[in-house]
Amino acid sequence: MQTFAKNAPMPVVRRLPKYHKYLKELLEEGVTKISSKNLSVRMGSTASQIRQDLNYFGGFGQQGYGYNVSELIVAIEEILSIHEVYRCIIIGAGNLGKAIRNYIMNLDGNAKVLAMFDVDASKTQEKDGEIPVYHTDQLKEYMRKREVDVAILCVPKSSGPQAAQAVIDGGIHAIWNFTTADLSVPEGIVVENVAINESFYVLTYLLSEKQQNQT
Amino acid sequence: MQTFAKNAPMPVVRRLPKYHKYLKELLEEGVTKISSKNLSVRMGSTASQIRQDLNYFGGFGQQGYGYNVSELIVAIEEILSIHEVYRCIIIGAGNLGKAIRNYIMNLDGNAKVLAMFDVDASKTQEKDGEIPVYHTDQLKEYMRKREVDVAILCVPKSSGPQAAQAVIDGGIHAIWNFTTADLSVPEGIVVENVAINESFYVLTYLLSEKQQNQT
DNA sequence: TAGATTGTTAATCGATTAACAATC
DNA sequence: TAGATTGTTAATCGATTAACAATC
Repeated sequence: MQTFAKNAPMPVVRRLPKYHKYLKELLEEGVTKISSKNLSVRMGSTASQIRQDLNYFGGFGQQGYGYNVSELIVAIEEILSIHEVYRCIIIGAGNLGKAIRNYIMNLDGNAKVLAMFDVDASKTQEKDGEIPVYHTDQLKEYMRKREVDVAILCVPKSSGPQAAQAVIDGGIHAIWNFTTADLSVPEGIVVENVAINESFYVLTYLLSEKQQNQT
Repeated sequence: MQTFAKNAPMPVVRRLPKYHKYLKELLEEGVTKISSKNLSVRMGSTASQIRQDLNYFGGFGQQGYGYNVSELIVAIEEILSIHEVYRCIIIGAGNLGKAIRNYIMNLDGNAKVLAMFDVDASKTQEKDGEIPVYHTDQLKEYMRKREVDVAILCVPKSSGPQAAQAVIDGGIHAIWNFTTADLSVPEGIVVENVAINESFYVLTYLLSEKQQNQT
């Protein structure tokens, strides 16, 4: 079984999904091979970085030829583990929770939302699409019965840490955190933060910087 | 008028909101002063980095004492331009659009959602909270009449570039992009991407890496 | 074979950390 | 004053870019 070079730098890992995306576009356009140079032009990066990045994981190209688009897609999907199906639950069935649920259901199917949980009992009434919404009280029991890989936190800021603790107690493997809370989790649990608020402040910073430059 | 050091490195800028957040927490706890050392312990960073970061923008501390919490908060809010009110429109009134609308309305009021737009005429019927939802056809006219700072793109992938073009034509200053599309915009327009899909692939990568390490 | 382009090593650049003189 | 802690310069570390031999 193939083992990937462990501990590739995170900046490299975070670029892989972008490579994947551009390669899929190329595939749709019917392009079968691409050189690091041409890909770099399309992506606005450097050929050197692309080659360097890919070689953390293996030699996927061929000298004098370039990269076979569909093969490289498969390779990246394997690295990112896109082919596996991850069982998810969403904590918080408000607009954000629903948005993420829809989003995931449109993802190529490598994530499956098993259930949603909410403290608001009224939300548990509506059978939301196909996905059942349970009261948070039932979370513990639910996680005892079913294997869950990823908990997606879509609760308000104040409930963040408490929701995290609940899924950790339930034996979760990974948390996709959409709250503004900084979660402290035990060793071995994967946390990926989507810090929407921070993103907005960066935007306002850039806006004000731009306005200053114009004056 | 004070001018900030231009072109602070983006890694530094992206850390500022986190400083802000932790300082606000300290303020709530009644802490009035903090040293870079103590703050670094709380945040899991280094004292050196904190001092280095802040000094891109000015000397906000005092030797032998540390930083005055509330003064530093004000300083960071000024740097990030958090005190200003930004007029936003949301393109796409689905769950994600609504989630972002709610989110912004809970933000300390430095952003104001003026209106939402959607191609689905049925969505324009519901008067959503206080925020009106218009048909996308009316966007051009709307932007002629009102000054808008930020367009928030919450449309499906395929409509991304087209929605971006519409707000660019309308004279937008900044785009907060929640679509997976890579937008190419003219010089001078600020774009901040929230790449949710990339974030999920990073999570699955980390999960699979973890599983391999356990074997 | 000649041309193209990779994989990989070496050079550069930028960001983080360490150290310490300045000073409250 | 003595102790603490900043602001800032210097040292280190890591990531990106450049270069080129290997090879398809």
